[in-house]
Amino acid sequence: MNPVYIEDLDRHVGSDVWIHGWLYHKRSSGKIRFIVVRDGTGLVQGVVTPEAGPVAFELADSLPQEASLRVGGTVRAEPRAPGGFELAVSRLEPVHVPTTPFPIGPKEHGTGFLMDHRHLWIRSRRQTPILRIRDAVLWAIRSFFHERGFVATEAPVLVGTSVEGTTTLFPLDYFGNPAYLSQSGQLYLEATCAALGKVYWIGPVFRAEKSKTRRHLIEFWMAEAEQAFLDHEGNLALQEDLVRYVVEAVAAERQRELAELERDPALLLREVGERFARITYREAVALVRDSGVEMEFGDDFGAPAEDALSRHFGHPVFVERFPAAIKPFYMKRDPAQPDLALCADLIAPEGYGEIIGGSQRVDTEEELLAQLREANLPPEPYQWYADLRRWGSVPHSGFGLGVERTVQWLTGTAHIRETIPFPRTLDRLYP
RNA sequence: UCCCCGGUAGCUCAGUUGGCAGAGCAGCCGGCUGUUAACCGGCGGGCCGGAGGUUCGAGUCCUCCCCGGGGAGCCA
Repeated sequence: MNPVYIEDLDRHVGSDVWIHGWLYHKRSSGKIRFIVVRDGTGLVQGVVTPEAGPVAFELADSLPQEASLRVGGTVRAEPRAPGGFELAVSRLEPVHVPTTPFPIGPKEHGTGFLMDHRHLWIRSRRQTPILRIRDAVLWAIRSFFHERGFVATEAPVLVGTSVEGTTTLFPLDYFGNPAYLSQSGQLYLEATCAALGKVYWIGPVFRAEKSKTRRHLIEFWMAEAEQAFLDHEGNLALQEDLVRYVVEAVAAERQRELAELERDPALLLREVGERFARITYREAVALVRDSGVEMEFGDDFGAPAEDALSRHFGHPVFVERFPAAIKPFYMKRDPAQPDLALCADLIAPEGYGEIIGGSQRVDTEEELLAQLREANLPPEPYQWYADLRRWGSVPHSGFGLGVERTVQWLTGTAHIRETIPFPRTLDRLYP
């Protein structure tokens, strides 16, 4: 008999079904025993009474946490059961019975302990909905771009040059030559967008920054897009459409998971319900200073400044036109004010920080070479990148969205390490 | 790299002016027919992160080191 998944139990009320899963938790009360089973799609309470037979009744008491099992019985609606449905168990078959106690109990644990057991922690009732929402975010990004005719393409992960700067690269040995793990696929997407028109990719990127905060990972996933003949204004519109699409998809498809995380989908929908705010860097600095956080024009936003911006608006806000001096070499200058870059960061609401960085790209070889010089970067490794400005250069723009930051916002998770199955952080490479 | 906090039972923690090493949970045994981190009774469980020092006596005070957590800078 094929098993039924717990998320589909509402369609099987009154039926006799099998569930294949793991024993999450159990409670015993003399002649009635409750087993909580998880199967990856959710949790369900099984009720075991002596009517299930002596073997099943005994197993309901003796099986330890995280025993794998097949359990059969009748589905019924039951208001006393968590989730509203329960299984009246008539059959219980162990698959594997652990002989040592599962390290992660139903009580509290410290972060260090949980991180040491991340491979087991992901089975817990707060972790599974976060990872399922992550899945929905990634799917929504893909379907958004697919619907708009973007071509999914790839950027290399092993690269010979830096995108963002040289201090934050992971060096490695490439058959005797220096190579690095990519910090961003952007430069390569600029090349493929000249071939395919509009492109995107979702992949891992690596920053060797000694960041030790709740919103940084050493290895994280970026969703990057690049479109030919797209200007700065069009770029912002595209980003706004993407973010709204993702939020609406998650709110619609992951209601149960959001509820398990006590995250209100109505709040998320309200946050993206109206047009995102747009302010210039200059306005943002003034706003930050008004809120009491010290900052000079020409500084990048620190965490307190970003928080102040984030909480000032009830929805995402674009901060446009940063001083070019604090932005990377590949951004096009604002023709009206050449000391500013045609760029924008998108700040998520509620203090979840920057989730997108994007810009119109420099599109003449002369400007590119000049800006490489200003950034003290050698032109040789960027020859191929300069070539894109030599043959059929077009105005083009793109952006990168931080997948984990987005998941963190949508799930309301305090620390970014819980938004990816195996986070890589400053002092942690295990498991 | 800098600042702050912590390391005591498998886990989460308490430990008084320096004076016999404690609790809850987990585990094991027993009880209970509607539990929701069930509850009730019982049992076992310790290199107090490491090294040195002060002291009659150190989990407790001092020095150094190791490890973890939180935050800053930088960024998505």
